[in-house]
Amino acid sequence: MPTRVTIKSIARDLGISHMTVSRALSNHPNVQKETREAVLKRAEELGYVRSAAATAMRGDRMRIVGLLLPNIVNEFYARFADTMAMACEEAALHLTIHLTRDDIDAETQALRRLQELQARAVVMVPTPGQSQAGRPHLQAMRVLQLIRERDIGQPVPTVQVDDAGAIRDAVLHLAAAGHRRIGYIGATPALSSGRVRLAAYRTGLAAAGLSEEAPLVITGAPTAETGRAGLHRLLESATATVCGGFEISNGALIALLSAGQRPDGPFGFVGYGDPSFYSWIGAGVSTVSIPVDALAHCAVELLQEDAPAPERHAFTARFVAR
Amino acid sequence: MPTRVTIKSIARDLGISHMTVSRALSNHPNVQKETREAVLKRAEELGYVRSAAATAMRGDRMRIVGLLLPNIVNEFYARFADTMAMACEEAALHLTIHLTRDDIDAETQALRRLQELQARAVVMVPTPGQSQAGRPHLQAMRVLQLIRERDIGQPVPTVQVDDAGAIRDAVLHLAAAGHRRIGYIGATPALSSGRVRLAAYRTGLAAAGLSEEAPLVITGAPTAETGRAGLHRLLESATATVCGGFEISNGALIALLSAGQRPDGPFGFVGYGDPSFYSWIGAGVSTVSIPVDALAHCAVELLQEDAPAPERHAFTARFVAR
DNA sequence: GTGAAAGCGCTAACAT
DNA sequence: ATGTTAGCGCTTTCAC
Repeated sequence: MPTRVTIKSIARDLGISHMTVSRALSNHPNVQKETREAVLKRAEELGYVRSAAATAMRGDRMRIVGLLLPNIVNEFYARFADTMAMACEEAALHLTIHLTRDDIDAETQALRRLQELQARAVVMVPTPGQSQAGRPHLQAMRVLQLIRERDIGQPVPTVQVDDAGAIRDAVLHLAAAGHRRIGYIGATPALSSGRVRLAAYRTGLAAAGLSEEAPLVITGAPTAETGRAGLHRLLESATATVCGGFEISNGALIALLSAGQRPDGPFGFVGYGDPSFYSWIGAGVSTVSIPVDALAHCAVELLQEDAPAPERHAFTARFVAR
Repeated sequence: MPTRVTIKSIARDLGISHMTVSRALSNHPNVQKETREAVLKRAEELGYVRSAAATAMRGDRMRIVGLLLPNIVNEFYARFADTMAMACEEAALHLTIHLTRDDIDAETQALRRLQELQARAVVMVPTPGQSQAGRPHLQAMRVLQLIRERDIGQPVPTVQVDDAGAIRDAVLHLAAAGHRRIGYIGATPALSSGRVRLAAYRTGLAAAGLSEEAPLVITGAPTAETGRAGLHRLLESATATVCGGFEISNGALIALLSAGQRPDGPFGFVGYGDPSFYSWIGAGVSTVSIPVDALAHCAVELLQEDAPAPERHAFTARFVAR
C-alpha cells in the first residue's frame, strides 16, 4: 500500500518546508508564484487530498451532517433526503444517513456516533418514545428536529408540517361536492401526526355540518396496506375519503383504481402527499400537498447558520383540488 | 461553549495520567479495577466520546462508507440505501450519501471528498459518461461498483443484476397466454441497462416465434412518464407489454389501472421491480422481481472484507407470474 | 517569502 | 499498574 500523500511528503519531494506547501495549497499570499505552481502541480500529480481528520483535530468540526430518519423508503423521507443531499453537496457537506426504525436506542446510538465524528449538525425525526437511559450529551453539535418534536434537554429549532388546514379543506371540498358520508384513513392516534390529522378531519366534518360516524374512521399503521384495506371497507360504507399519510394514500389510491374507480370518480378521493403521478391519473388526484422541498431547504439553511434560533418553522400543506 | 471532553481533561480531573484513562476506556488489562471504574464513571458523566479524527490520524481509516447514487427517490435505490444503511448501522459504519444525478463531475467531486474523510469504502453506481479530466486517485479506498460497470483504472468488485432471463421469461409467459402483439416499454438504449433489457425482450420474442414490430417497442427516459405514455400507445397497438424499469413500470401500471383495466388481463402486463403493492392489486401483478436486499447485503459483506476479489457478483432477477 | 515549533486527541512503545 | 514520549497531518504563531 502506497503511503499517504501529505504536505510533508510533497515538501520532501520538492525539497522545501511543509509549511510552504501548506501555504501554497491554501492560497496564502506569501508564496512565490513558481513555488506555488510547482506545489500545485505535484499535488495534482500525486493525488493529494487534505486530511479532514487533521483539520478536525485543529478544532474545526467535520463537514458532516447527520440525518436520522425512521426509514428512507417512505416517499416523503426519500424526497426529503434527496433534496437535502443535493443541498449538502452544494455546501460541501457530507450527509450521513442513520435509520432509527423509530427505535430510541438506535437514535441514541446514532447521535453518539455522530459526535465521535464531530459532525457539525444533525437533522432528526425524533422517535416517539421517551428515553429511559440518560439523554445523550449533544455537546457542540447543532440539532434540528424534523416533523416531530421531543424535549431533548435543550431548545432546538424545529421544522414542522402544518397540515391541519389542508385536511379540513379537503373534507369541506368533498362536502361541497355533495358527499355526506366522508371517511378517513390515517395513522394510529398513537403517533402525534396521527392525532393531529384525525382532529383536522373532525374539524372539517364539524365545519361542514356533518357528524362523525365511527365506522368511517379507519386508523392503523402508516402503511400502504392500511390504505388498501381501509379503502375496501369505505367503498361499502362511505361515498368519499380523505387520507392521512403518504403510504396510506398510495395504498388507498391503488385499491381505488383496481376496483375500477377513477379518482375523480363518483367515489370522492383525497390523497396525502403529491408524487408526480397523482397529477396525471385521469383528471388528476386531489390531494394534501406537502412542501417537501421547502422543508428540506429550510433545514439546510438552518444548518448553515452559526446559531440558529430555537424556533418552530412550520410549513403549511395545501389542499389541491384536481 | 464548553471545552471538549478528552482523555486528558478526564485525566486532569482525576489527577492521573491520560494514558491510564486511555487504557481504562479501551479495556486494556493493565488498569486497576477501581481506577478503571472511576474513569468510566467520570467519562459517562461528562459525556466523553472518543474523537474519530484523532483515531483516524493514527492510521485507522474513518468508519465511513460512501454511497454514490444517481438519486434516492427511485424505489430501487431507496430500498438499496435502506438495507445498506441498516447493515452499516449494525457494523458501526457511517453511510454517507452522495447524489450524482448521473453527472460525472459530481461523481468525481464526491469521490474526492470521500478521500478527504478517509472513508473506508465507496459503493457507486458509476455515471454513464467517460471522464474527460483525469481519473480520481482512489488511494486506499475500497471501491465497489453497483448495477453498472465502468473502467476506473483498477479492477474492482461489482454487484450486478442479471435480468435478461427474467425478461425473456416474461415474454414467453405472455406468448403462452396467447398474446401475439407483445410490446416493450423501457429505458433508452443509451443506457447499458436499456440495451440489455431490450435485447432480452427480443430474445424472448424470437424464442416465442414472434417477430418484432417497431411500433411496439417504446424507449425513453427511465421515468414514470415514459411508462404512462408508452402504455397509452400500446393499449391501441398491442395486447400485452413487458416493462423494463422501475419507474416506467409504475407509470405504466398506474396508466393501465386508470384506463379501467386490471393487471391480470385481458391486456397482458408484466412490470419491473416488486414493490409490495404489486402483490395485492387484483390477483397480483406479474413482474420481473429484483432481489434488492440480496444486492445490498452482498455489497456490505464485500465492504467488510479486507481485500475483496475484483469479481462480478450477479444476482438473477426472477419472473414472477401472478 | 520561507521555515521551525507547538499543539489539536489519541495510542504504541518504552520507561518506571 | 501507571507514567512519559513521540508522532499521525495540519495550521497558527513566531522567527528569520
